[in-house]
Amino acid sequence: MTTSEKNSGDVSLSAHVNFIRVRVAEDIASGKNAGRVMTRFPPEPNGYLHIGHAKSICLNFGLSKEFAGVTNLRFDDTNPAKEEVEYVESIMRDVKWLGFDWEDRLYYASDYFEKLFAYAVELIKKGKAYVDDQSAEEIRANRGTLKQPGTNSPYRDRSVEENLELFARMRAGEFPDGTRVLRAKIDMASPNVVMRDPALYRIKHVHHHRTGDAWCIYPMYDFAHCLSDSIEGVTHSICTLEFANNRPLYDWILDELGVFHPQQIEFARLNLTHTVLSKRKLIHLVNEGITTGWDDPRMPTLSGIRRRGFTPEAMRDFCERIGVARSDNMVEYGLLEHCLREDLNARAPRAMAVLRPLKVVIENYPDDKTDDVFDFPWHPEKDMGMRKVPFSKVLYIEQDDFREVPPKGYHRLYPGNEVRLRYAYYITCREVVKDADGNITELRCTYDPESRGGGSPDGRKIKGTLHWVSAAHAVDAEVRLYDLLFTASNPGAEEDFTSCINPKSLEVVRAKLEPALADSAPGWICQFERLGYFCADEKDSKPGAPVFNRAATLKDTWGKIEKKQGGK
RNA sequence: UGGGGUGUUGCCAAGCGGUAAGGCGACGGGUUUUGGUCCCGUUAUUCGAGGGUUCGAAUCCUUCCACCCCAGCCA
Repeated sequence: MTTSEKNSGDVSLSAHVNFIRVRVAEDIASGKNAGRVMTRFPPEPNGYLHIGHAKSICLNFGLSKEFAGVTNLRFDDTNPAKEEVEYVESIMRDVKWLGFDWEDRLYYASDYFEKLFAYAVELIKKGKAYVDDQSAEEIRANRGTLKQPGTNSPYRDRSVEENLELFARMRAGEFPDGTRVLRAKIDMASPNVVMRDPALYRIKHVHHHRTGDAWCIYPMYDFAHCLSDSIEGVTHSICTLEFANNRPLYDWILDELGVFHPQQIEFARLNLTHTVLSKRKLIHLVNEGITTGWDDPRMPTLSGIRRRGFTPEAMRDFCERIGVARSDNMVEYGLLEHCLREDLNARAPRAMAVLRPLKVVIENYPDDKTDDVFDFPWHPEKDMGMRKVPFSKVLYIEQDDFREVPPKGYHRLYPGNEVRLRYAYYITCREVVKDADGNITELRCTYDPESRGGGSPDGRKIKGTLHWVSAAHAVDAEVRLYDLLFTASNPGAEEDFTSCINPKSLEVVRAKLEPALADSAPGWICQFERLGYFCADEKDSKPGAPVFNRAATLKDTWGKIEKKQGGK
């Protein structure tokens, strides 16, 4: 076996290796949890899922799939002030869209409120938790600083009985918000501030989207999360790095209660260039009307990229390729685009659309000929059937495909040059027609009848191939050309992230489509040949009145060359 | 010396004492009825920096530097 053979055998495997998979594999090998693997995806229903969540979803569901385990979907709904059913619905929709199934394992932290309360009582009885009457301000002041220890609360040594009574009265609704809190009794001098008697329960007379008004005290994340994991029997509790500081508390609660102890493992969250992934910033984009909503195709939300035309396959591939590690990262948007192109190149039907039409009249083509209809394949390699594409005397081509004065290396249409209309005929530009202001209004061309189908008997080489649409048969459509939302690669690092909004993140054009596209179903994705991948807008596109969104352009080698030449 | 974490090519990322995988990107070439796709080749004498151990170090020790997270009754 040669080295290359050896390597190629390892490639797919090594590309997928990450420290979490290794750890889970080790746990299975050592017999931990009797070889059982259970992960969970635990979003708080307080916003829409974005690409960063996709990384976590793919990681958790991918792990259980790989190791014959299961993954739960659990809503971490412990703060009713921020949560809404609208979000739980969108989250379920997005996880499903990504291609994952939690089957019957849909849970809510709020399902456990009664159990959680009982655990808190148990902690109190063990002398490990107490009710603190200090105000939030006092508690903050007594927590100390990062370098100085905190000081004990004057209520820290209340009797178990008094704590029990007070905690019961908190639950009974006897106290207003903010007047008391249940705290873990750990160590006010801990170098880890998370461990300085963290709050476990707070009073919130707020309606909960699931439990209604049954509760007026709600558990904090640190108390609810570890116990929810434990109750469900989660074996590997995977979260992002910023929770590493909370792990000692996660472990402390579970150990004090002596319950099943899942292992928390942290990984670095995803950062993507040219976008923002913080909930606060995304909300700002929506609320300020910078984008049209959570599902604006420029948003990095899953609902946004779905509407843009991204596929779940591309998203999963992306999540696989970026890897999982603990170092801060900033993944280039180009990788995401690459994953989309790779998926769509293989699967998307092809069609012709002219974004910026330039009229072409074929002088030697019969005026009245209307039965010149081609059968073109929907895909050049895959058998996806055929579609009818009519040809006629007056056509549209892309304005960019004609130059009166061709730059060096240009092999599209220019006076005297012959090009191929894709799959149809060769045409030669004979004359340029302009209006009074000197704007080009139409091109007079001739065609070679012998070249029907896009080839010629003499086998002469034609360098340029253009897409085209018959004017008489063209379907008018709105096409939205999306580009990066931000010009800066790391907008989050700017003083004001909205200062680098890309003014050209959206350009709307009136395009001419080939007739087969007239009744495109909303959500349908295809390649407009030579231009990019486009998706019929799921909200605004209607059969007969299509609206397309550009998901991504095709790679544009000529554009790059031209740019280097200093051209436009 | 608050505590926790991380530093491998432009961007991700393997590697875990035996002499720097892979992907994206970039660059060059071939094929091509999408200047797309595909194919081929090039792209880290070096692993944050210095010192040490060793026949041998990205991997071990040590000092230093840089960056990220933590002082919500948010998650």
